[in-house]
This record gives sequence, C-alpha cells and structure tokens, in this order.
Amino acid sequence: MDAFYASVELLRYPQLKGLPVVIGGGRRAVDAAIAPGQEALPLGEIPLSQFPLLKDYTGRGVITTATYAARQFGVGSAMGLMKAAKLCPQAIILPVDFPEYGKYSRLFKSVITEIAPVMQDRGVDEVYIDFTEVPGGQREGGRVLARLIQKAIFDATGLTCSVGVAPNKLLAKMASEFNKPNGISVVLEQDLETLIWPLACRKINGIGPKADEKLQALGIKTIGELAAKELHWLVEHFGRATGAWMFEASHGRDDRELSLDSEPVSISRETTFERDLHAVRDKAELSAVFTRLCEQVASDLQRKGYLGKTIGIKLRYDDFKGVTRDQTIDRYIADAASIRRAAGQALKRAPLTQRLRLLGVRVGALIKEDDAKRYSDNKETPHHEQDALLFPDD
DNA sequence: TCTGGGGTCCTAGGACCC
DNA sequence: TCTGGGGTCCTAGGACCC
Repeated sequence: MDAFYASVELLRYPQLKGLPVVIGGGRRAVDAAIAPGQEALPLGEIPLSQFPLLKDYTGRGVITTATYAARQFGVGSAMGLMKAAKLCPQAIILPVDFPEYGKYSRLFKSVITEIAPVMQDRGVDEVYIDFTEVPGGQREGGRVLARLIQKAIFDATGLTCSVGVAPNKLLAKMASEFNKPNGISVVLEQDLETLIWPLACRKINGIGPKADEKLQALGIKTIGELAAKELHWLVEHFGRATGAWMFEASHGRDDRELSLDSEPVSISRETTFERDLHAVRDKAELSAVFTRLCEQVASDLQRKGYLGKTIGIKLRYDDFKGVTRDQTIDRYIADAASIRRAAGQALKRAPLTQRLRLLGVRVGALIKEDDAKRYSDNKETPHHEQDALLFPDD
C-alpha cells in the first residue's frame, strides 16, 4: 500500500491532500499541539490552521509514514521527528492511530482474497499474492490481474497500492518498488541483468544496514557485483547459510513458498517514556507503567485467544543500549497478574542503576487457548506430561 | 536533533537428559 | 584422572522487516 498510514489519514482529512504530512510521535504530545475548540466540527471541515505543525512538536519519536509531498523535503520513515522538523517545519504532524489502519488493512486484504485466495500476510500494509492459479493471472505477464486488484482495492477503500509481478517473492518485492505510487512492474527472469543487477545490495529483502556495510567494506555495492562472487567466497565471509542465501538471491533465485495462516510466536507491548526514568527515584511511575503493559499484553492475548509460558521484559537505557530477560514458567498463562509476577522476576535480573528510556513486556511460547482447553477437558487423549505442564499442582 | 512499536528468525552457550 | 555423543530446552543478543 502506498504511504499507508498517511493515506488513511487523508481519507479522514481530505483537506490535507497535497500537503506535507507526517504520521508519528506520541499521541499525548501531538494532541497537546492540536488547538482546542474545534471538537464539534466534522473532521473534513477542520481548518488547516488547526492542525499541529512539525516545528511545534517537542516530544520523542520517529516518523512512521510521510506523504509523498513531505518526502520531497527529504523526510521519511524511521527519521527522528526533531530532525524532520528541521527539514520540513511546515509539515503537519498527526498521531498514529493503529486501530484505524487495522480496519483498512483487513479491508484491502479481504478484497484481495476475494480475487486471489492464496495470499501471505506481510504486516499491516503488505502482502504476497500467488497469481499462478488465478484465472487470467498470466495475461500480459500478470499486468491484467494486477490492474484488477488495484482497481478493486481503490473502489473499496480509496487507497492506492503498487504491485510487483515476478516469478518469486524476492523479485516481486523488488519489482513492487520500481513504480511507486500506484504502479505496476513486471520482472521476468531474463530481466535480471538489466533491472536487478544495477541495484544496491540493500534492495534485497534481508540485507540490512549491517550486511550492507560489510559488503561495501569488501568492495561490493551492487547486486551484480555480489552475483560475480563465487559461492565459496561468500561462504568464507558470511558463513554457510547466509553466504549460500546471498549467492542465490544475487542470481534472482528464491524458492520460498507463500506461508499462509501462520500462528504468532509472541505478543508484546512496549513504551518509550516522555523522559528517562530512574528505577529508584521514579519507582511509582515505573511500576504503574509496568503494570499497565502487563494488562495490555494480557488483554491482547485474551482477545486473540492465546496463552504463553515464556514471559520477558525489555529495557532500553538512556544511552539507547538495551537488555532483555526471559522467564519461562511451568504453566501457560494469559492473565495480567500472572504476567506481572513472572515479568517482575525477570526484571529483578536486569541491571537497574541506569536511567530507563523504554520498558517492554512480552509473552512467548504461545499456544491457542482452544488447544489448552482441549487438554484440560480430556476430550483428546492427554499426555500426562502435557497435563502437568498446563495445570501444575500449585 | 537522538533514534517508535510490533514482530520474526538466527546464533551460540549452558543446563540437562539419556 | 581428564572425561562421548546426541538431543531438547532455555536464555540473551542481534539483525532485519513493516
């Protein structure tokens, strides 16, 4: 989806169309910047002068999405808001409204599966679609179906998207970047040398800042230069698994299937404080946040129908360094009090002398609530070990 | 001008078991 | 006196992605 969060906001506030808008920052900080007295107006009629400007924003945070008008100024995703304010002070800033984006996410995905049922979720604004078995999916190399999907999504949501069509997920992902926004790009195997090899290695999904830095240090900037290296050379420098993967990727090869209906591995909540907190001096405040995070994770688990038995905490200190601590307990839980208890145990094992910037709570080793029930109801032949794990004596 | 929040996967060491 | 081999689970950190 093109500039997804920002585009959803423009549906609510069409008066912002064409203007530089960034989404991000803490809700409290952004709300404080919104002038009072306009609450009764329909959203679409709120005058431009009432929207908060990036130059007035003082809180922490990064940009999650910028409109294309804002990108003209060099601001973009993951950029700190204070830095962005220097580049584009007149941009309007809006707080992130995840529930709203979730609604549109479910909507556009249901539009797709109506047309092409084999779809892999790749987060809130991205999917892989298998065109192979869709009637007409091969016409004009997939262009016809891509256009159909774009139109159906636009008609249902008013949102645009960009589509890459290719023989595998690796190439399709790269192709989707070629023609943004609202574009279609078809990449065939024979386009490898002309379209893929000139690109920076960083364009490969899976090569991030660290791997790219290492590649550059070895004199490799483009995918073509990567493809010119021999397998054993890559294995020497990056290890067996990564080296082999890089070799295949540089040649445009990728045999991964679409993974459908995957189960979550962990569920977590974390928050960055408005100011750094000290474990002793700000104990009350910290404790309240900690409890709230546990309650939120518990509520997420229950709503989604999962239990977990590995409870973890995450800390980030004022120097931005972080630690995690895990605690696996002998039963599966989803209630706030039990999570808080286990997370408290984990927290005790972390250094707490330095000021804290972030606190997070995570529950992993998940099982579906239904499966836990089935064991306890003895409707299936239970293993005694599983009984003991799920419902120990204490 | 410091750098969000929600995830997945991989690696590596140690405990523990047979 | 100088100690195996295989497997699983747990923990911590880190890279990466949306």
